[in-house]
Amino acid sequence: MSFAELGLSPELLRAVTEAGYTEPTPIQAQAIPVILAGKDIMGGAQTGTGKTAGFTLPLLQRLLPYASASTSPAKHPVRALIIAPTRELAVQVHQSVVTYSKYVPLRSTCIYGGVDMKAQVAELKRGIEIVVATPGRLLDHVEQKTILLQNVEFLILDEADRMLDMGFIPDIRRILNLLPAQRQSLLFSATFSDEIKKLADSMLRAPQLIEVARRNAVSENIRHLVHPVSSHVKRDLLADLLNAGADGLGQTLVFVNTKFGCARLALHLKKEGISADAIHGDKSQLERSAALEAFKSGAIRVLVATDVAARGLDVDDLPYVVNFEIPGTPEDYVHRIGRTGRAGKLGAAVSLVAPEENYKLAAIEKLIKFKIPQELVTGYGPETSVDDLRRFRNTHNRPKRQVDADGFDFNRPYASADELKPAARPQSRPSQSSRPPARPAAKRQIAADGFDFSAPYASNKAPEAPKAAGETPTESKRPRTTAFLLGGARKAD
DNA sequence: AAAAAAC
Repeated sequence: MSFAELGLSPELLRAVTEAGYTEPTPIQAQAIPVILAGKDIMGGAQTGTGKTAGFTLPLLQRLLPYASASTSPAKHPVRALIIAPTRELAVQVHQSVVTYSKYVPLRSTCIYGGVDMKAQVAELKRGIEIVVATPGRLLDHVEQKTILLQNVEFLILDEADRMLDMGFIPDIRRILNLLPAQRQSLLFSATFSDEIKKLADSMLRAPQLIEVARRNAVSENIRHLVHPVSSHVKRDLLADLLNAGADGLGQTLVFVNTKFGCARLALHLKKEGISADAIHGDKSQLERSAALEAFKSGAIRVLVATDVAARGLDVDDLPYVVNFEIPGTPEDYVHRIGRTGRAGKLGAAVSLVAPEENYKLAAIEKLIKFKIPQELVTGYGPETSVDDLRRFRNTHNRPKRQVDADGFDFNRPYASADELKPAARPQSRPSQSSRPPARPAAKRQIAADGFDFSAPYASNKAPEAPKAAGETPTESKRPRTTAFLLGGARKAD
């Protein structure tokens, strides 16, 4: 299957080729013909599957027949409206539109809040066929009469479940009321709750359901790991993992649950000498854009983020996502870690789990339908206090990762992404009673890619039943940082 | 529970 076979025009194919793509992804192969046929779509796809190009390309193709090279603004009414839940996402979708519309006479712009309206008004005055927008600012323009939606032929709602969460539905309904009934509508959502279905019913006509992966499925290219750690020493553990050089984490997106915690953690990491910045909704749009750009370009290694960055954001080949705090809903876990392991690349999702967060971890494992392997990092444990850590640091040098006595090579790279797949569904956690008291080296099964799924958890207690306070945490005899997740193929900067 | 989104 090639893009040409999907019936895209030469101008679009040229842009696709220049962007470096040859074959459509499964969702693209499924969605593009349906959209070209003029049907409404209710689409579900796991993150990083090429969904954006999957609707951008056929949208451009559908707009082409009446595209006008005229410079008269009157010849360029708004014909397509794409709505996204965050400003950064809107910018990203717009970049995709710009990329693929390079050789066709269609104009596009992106409108969102937090920035001056004047430039957006001037853009809209030029005459723009494709508008990518966040809901609030779009309605602002509607009220100012700087945008007319009466000629809209195509409506696309991206990350619709996110819009539900964020209480956008009244805004969305207002926007829907401004659009012609005669139009093609596409709705994309990672989850299909009853509420989403209700929205879909009112917005779509005889929609075709396109679902590429199991609902709430996580990419098989992502390695998951949990470090049980007390909340008191989490930030030290994170700094250690980030500072471990080639043994530690490389470019990393760190998620926290609050805006305040986000700013505070970024500041702490900077004090530890780590190039980091924060992105959250209380920052100015200028700061948000600057932080994201710096992270995408590699100018900074670590971006600490709230869930503003949890969905849809595409950082090219991002190797690591860390959950510094466990998100309140298990769906958010799926979205957060979906920032890595995209476009066929490998990624690792590392979660720092305090005992009081174990119930959230359990909910996540129930949703993703497998248990996440756990590793205790030497010196850190679910009951470790700041004093414990200080004592530990006074008596130990940070241990270096190395090949184990029994031949476990932490640095061995994966032979291929395929090798990862059977291993991506780890064995269930051994029960407390059957857990051996010590590490049973003889019984260990080491995957071809060097990942040991049969290793017991480093803690002597089940994560659900943390140790009594004051007990010294059990040290893993196999201290290691998390670079092994990516087989040493990745290097810290 | 917090996050996001308009001024």
